[in-house]
Amino acid sequence: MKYIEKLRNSGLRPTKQRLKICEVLFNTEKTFHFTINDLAKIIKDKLNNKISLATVYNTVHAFEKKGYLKQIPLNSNQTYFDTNTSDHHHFYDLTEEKLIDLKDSDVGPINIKKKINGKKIKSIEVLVKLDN
Amino acid sequence: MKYIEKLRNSGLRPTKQRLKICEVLFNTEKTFHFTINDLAKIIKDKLNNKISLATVYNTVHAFEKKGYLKQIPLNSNQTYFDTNTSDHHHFYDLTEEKLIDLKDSDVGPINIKKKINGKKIKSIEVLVKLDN
DNA sequence: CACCTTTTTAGAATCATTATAAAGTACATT
DNA sequence: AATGTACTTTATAATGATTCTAAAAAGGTG
Ligand SMILES: [Mn+2]
Ligand SMILES: [Mn+2]
Ligand SMILES: [Zn+2]
Ligand SMILES: [Zn+2]
Repeated sequence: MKYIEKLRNSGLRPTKQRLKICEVLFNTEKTFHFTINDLAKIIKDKLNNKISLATVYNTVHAFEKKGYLKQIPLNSNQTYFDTNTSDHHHFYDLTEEKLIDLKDSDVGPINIKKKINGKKIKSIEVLVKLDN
Repeated sequence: MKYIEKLRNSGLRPTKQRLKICEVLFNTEKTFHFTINDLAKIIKDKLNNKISLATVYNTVHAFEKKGYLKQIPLNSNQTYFDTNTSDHHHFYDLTEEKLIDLKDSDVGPINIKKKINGKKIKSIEVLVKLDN
């Protein structure tokens, strides 16, 4: 498995559960946006695999802490995660409740002119909401 | 009271509770960013007034539906509201956990080049995270 | 006032998330 | 390979923000 190395290098033991979750999250070249519920449902329904919900939470948070996942700010009662951990922009389709990555070139450079004393810019992200 | 009219015109009865909340939220020219908890605490501690938490929730949601408040997407366990209901950009100070409005001129025009078939752009908002 | 509708309220219910602690597993060492 | 230890999984309970409920209170109209 290609994820065993990755986990070991992060100081995470490559357990069956973590490897399964890696496959779901990272075995695709395209960005994956999900909630814990989405992920748990995929594991249960599509993979017919049983991983306890606590482990799904634990694993997602461990991966987030290691920098393999990031949270996306959205108005939802559930937290959204993203396998694309770089600073990047999104379309949010309000009808489908789906996130879509934008390339920097889809948005163009953003130049923040205002400065706050003693504060540094850590990230700049655009959220474009879509309607029908 | 200047808010009695505003509420009546929106089809909302101007109750003591709603008028008090209007004063907290709208009696200032500058934008107010808050959570339900922030608002309830101000009413209780600073105004020595007792409004039930259910009423604070009801009122904030009523005002949101009438277009006097909007939600701000942030990664928090609590929902953030904003008295500035126009499309606008924010600094988010990660240390202070405070939102700051940006003027359009602080950011400059944003031109989204990508289009999705059958979808219209409803809003474009930038979130700039700040560090120390 | 009498009437009807809307609103407030305390408390219960819901639901995502986090905490707990016991059983299981990875893995370094012998 | 067996042992020891730290890490991980798991079922379950706890937490906490938000929503629901239904009864009492208040607004508005004639
Ligand atoms: Mn979802
Ligand atoms: Mn707050
Ligand atoms: Zn993304
Ligand atoms: Zn704002």
